[in-house]
Amino acid sequence: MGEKKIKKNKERCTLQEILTIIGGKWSMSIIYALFPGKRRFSELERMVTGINTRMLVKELKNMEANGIVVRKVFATVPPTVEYMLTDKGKKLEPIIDQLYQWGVEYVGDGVT
Amino acid sequence: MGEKKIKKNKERCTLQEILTIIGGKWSMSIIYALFPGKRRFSELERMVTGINTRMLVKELKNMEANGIVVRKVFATVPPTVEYMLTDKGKKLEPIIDQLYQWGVEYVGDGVT
DNA sequence: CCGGATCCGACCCGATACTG
DNA sequence: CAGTATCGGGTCGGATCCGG
Repeated sequence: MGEKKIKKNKERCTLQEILTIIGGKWSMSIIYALFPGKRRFSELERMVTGINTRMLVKELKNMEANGIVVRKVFATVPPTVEYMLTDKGKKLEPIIDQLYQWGVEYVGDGVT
Repeated sequence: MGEKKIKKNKERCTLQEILTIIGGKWSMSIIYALFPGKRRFSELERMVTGINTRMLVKELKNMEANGIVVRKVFATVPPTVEYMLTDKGKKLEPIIDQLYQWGVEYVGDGVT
């Protein structure tokens, strides 16, 4: 379990690899919801409109594995879990923001 | 054929919609290959490593429908087709570039 | 040279029900 | 509250053959 592929060559990185990390249907929306700060699981479930439990869990796990979010568990009587972005994840903020701005500017209309 | 849904409300634009446009496996790589200027079909097929004909055609059509690229046909004896980015498509350059830089910086390693 | 058409497997994603 | 388990459909993407 503590075994992960350790690759130290940073040179081989394709756009496709990046998209497998944050190109999913929900990834960016979740990251977006985490920009202001930490969120609980149920908060995210409410904020990311249309997502269901399974997908949220799956995406969060994936992001954790990719070092984009951190998961923090509190041993309270009703279980509490918080998620927040890592530095790596926070660096995506300007990018996602610009992407969103691009979309707002041109949506469904390409001929002026 | 000249009938498309005309939506004039620019306010409803989600990240998911944007990703359906440029979130495919090959979209960004193709756009990336088109940054320097216009390219012929076979050029793209060579530049975008791993793609096959069907996918390239499909993506290019999609991008054309979304106003990201323009298709120019020359009635030469061996058929010639050129593709180039529209202004809308060119605006993606800084975004894709930053995304790529992000990927280069952290690839497969999230714990510093 | 450029692309259409078809077949087909793989994976993504959604709904629901259940557990600690 | 925060997940896990299972089922099933729909879409994505790859190989290959065919046509202008």
